[in-house]
Amino acid sequence: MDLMNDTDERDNVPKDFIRQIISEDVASGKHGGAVVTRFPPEPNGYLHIGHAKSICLNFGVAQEHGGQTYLRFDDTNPGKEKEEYVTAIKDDVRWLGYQWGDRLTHASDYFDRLYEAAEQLIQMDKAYVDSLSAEDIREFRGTLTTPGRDSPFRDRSIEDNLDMFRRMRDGEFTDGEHVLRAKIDMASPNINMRDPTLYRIRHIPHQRTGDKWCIYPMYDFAHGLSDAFEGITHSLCTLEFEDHRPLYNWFLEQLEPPHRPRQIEFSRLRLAFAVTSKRRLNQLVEEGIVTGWDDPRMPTLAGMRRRGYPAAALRDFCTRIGVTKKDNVIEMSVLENCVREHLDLEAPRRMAVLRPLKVVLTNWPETEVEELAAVNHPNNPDAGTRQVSFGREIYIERSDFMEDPPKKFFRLRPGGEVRLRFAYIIRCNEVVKDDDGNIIELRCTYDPDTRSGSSDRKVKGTIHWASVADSVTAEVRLYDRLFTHPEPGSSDDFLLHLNPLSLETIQAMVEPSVANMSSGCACQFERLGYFCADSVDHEPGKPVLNRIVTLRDTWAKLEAR
RNA sequence: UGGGGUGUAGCCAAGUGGUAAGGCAACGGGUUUUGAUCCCGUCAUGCGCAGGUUCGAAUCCUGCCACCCCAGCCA
Repeated sequence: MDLMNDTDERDNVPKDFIRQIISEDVASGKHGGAVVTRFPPEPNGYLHIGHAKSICLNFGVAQEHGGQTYLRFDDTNPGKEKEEYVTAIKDDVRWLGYQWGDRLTHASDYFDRLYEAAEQLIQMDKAYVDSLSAEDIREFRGTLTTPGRDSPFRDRSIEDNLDMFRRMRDGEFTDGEHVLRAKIDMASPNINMRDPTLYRIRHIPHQRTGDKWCIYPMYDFAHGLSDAFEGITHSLCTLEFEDHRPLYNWFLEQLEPPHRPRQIEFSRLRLAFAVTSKRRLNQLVEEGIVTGWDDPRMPTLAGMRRRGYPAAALRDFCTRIGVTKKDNVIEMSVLENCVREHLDLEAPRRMAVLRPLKVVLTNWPETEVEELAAVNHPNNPDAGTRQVSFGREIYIERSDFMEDPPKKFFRLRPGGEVRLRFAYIIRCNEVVKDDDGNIIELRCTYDPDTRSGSSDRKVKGTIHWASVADSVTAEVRLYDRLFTHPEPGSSDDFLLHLNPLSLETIQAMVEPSVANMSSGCACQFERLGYFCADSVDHEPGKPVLNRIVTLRDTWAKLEAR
């Protein structure tokens, strides 16, 4: 459930340099004051946290000016792209909270127009068919420090070029035999301007256009023109395209389309210790190391959704990290703080015992059961209350009892007292062990005068519990962190360096009401952290839960000192 | 050694000539029937470095240094 008010969200966005440029453009009446942006993923994988930044920026900035945003699939390279990814990407963008309305497009929608534009360039003697091999083209391109050389095919006549290009289109040649290149400047210090390739031959059916085409446009040629066709005013992309901007503008200058979009670059998001390379993510899926792109350990949006991260938390994260041109590595704690903050506000509280230790209340009548009122949220009365059954036998967390505790342990110990959340203060009188010396049961007494809400008596610790008679067994998967590698930036051989998979499945005792949690819905188990019902393998009455964010484990920190 | 970018705290990030916002992290304290939440406090005589201009510089000038991106018929 997303309770975030979009208007409030919009008002709190800081003015980054892109928003400043756009505000100025709007104020000066450029583009008639319109703001039209686009989010242009290539459908060759699932969206990850890095894409969220671009989505929030593009959709956010348009929203702020009453503008519009296109969701455009950059599908100019058939063979690498799949419809499965298109569907997944749409789901993710929608889930993040953005709407593209009828502005769902594909670069392939423009193949005809792009082809026309290419012929136009040929007519203008600004493009030519090159018959050099790929290796020779690389050779002729020169290096970073030495200029390139003109291809021997650079001076083909316009007629020959037109003829050759049409024959390329008509399938007369094999892959790689020829390419169409722009005629710019082989000596340019900017390598992107050294006669970049516009079209290559690929006898591969396209996922949308089938076998209509066997030549496909390159990114640089397709992208700026697609932007122009759609009336994009601000084309926001990442820093590595900065060198491409002169080329982006060159196409617009030559072809003079009615709209002149402006490309603005910003730095991509890097999340410390998170794998975001599509190649790497794909490898994890392909090799079966994770169950899929939406595995909760994956840093994909689908994975985060399954972990129970609220979409509003991700949007908040994206505005908190800002938009600049500086290389950056965002610490995981920023994301986790966003998630915790949003979850804390709205996640209902429930009790659960992950590793049960039985407690028998020796002074509680054998068959008596008491219904206790438990608030669903400690800071929000509107969340209401629920009933939990309390009886003679309960489970507590194993880690909430220590036979020989250190000084500042203020949970249960032999002879010590602790409050059971929503119930009574109990005292531990006896520790029962098996033949091997393992603690298997605690025998305690409760203080009848200390029922929750009816007593002022204070004890140091409050622990959660589950009734033996009235709890449900749940399968709980503990995922503590996103799938990571040890050093930010070191992506090579990461499979070898990978941290141990933080996945553990245990049987836990939970309140019966947890069984009714709908998948994707998060709750907080008192003192244990936030959990979410998994969207897969989920059967009502038999909950499967992911642990999504742990609370700060203060006890562990104290212990470490 | 070509071209394009970027340097403000551990990590982000405002600041646009008037004396370094904010968030995360960390640390200290208070409230608390979740060791959660919440609240309060501490945390850059300093803005990559060195000079210069100015009454005054993170902001302007000069020189240097460091890091990132580019030689796909990928995007």
